[in-house]
Amino acid sequence: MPDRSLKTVVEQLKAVAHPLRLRVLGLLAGGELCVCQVAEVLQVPASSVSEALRELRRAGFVVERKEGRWVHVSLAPSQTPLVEALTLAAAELPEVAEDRSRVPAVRGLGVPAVCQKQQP
Amino acid sequence: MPDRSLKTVVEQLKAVAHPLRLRVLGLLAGGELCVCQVAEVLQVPASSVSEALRELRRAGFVVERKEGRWVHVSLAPSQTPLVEALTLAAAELPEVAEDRSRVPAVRGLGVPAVCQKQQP
DNA sequence: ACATCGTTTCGTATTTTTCCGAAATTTCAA
DNA sequence: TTGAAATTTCGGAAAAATACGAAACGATGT
Repeated sequence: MPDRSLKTVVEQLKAVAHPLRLRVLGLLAGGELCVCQVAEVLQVPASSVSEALRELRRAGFVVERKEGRWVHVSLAPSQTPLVEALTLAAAELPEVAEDRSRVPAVRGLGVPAVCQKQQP
Repeated sequence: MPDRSLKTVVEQLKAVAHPLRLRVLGLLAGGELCVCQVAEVLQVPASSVSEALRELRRAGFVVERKEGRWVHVSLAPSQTPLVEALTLAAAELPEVAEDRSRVPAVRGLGVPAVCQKQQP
């Protein structure tokens, strides 16, 4: 049973009341991605993405799946209506559509290729 | 046309990612109240309520209606789906149900009586 | 074992938020 | 016009959030 107390809901809202974290959430609505892919698509330092994901995970929006040295993140399944609404709103942001348009290219390259071009 | 850009949505989420502001929002889902009634029901200093309402107004959640020296606040009509979902989630908080149970008594007294017992 | 790559944690300077009493403001009423 | 009541604004100290490079960590391949 998901917690819906004031404290919990405020934590969820705080997690998402942040430009980068909201963009990450919207991006993941398009499907699972590896952390390095998120950093590449968003053009943001990996440590910032990692911290954003930590908060989203704490609040229960996303889950991770480790595979070797990669960490794949995706939306946590079956959420409360509020979380669903937040995720949907994030996915519909114009800025996220913009971000999302860069995903196919990044996916096409494959994870290793993407991550190796991180630091030029 | 309501703005749905990243910046705006983040402002809306920040406005509501706060215990007192979320409680106020949920309380107003039960109908219009005067500022002094909100302060009385929530047992919180009037200046805190005023500041909470300022943020909620900035973000477009509530509107005010001045009547003499009283200010009545209520939910802004016809919102974006996200705002609707946030308001609904606030209204369904257990803590807000608790708050709401104190409304009839306060309403019964009438605005002047309520506000005059603010500072004993 | 070593170097490397993806990721997380840490350090931390900077900014933002929070909270509430005091003071200011506005409105009504005597 | 004076006083009182409802609300807002102000002050400012304390707590929290932000951002990102540097360092640490863990897994892989040679």
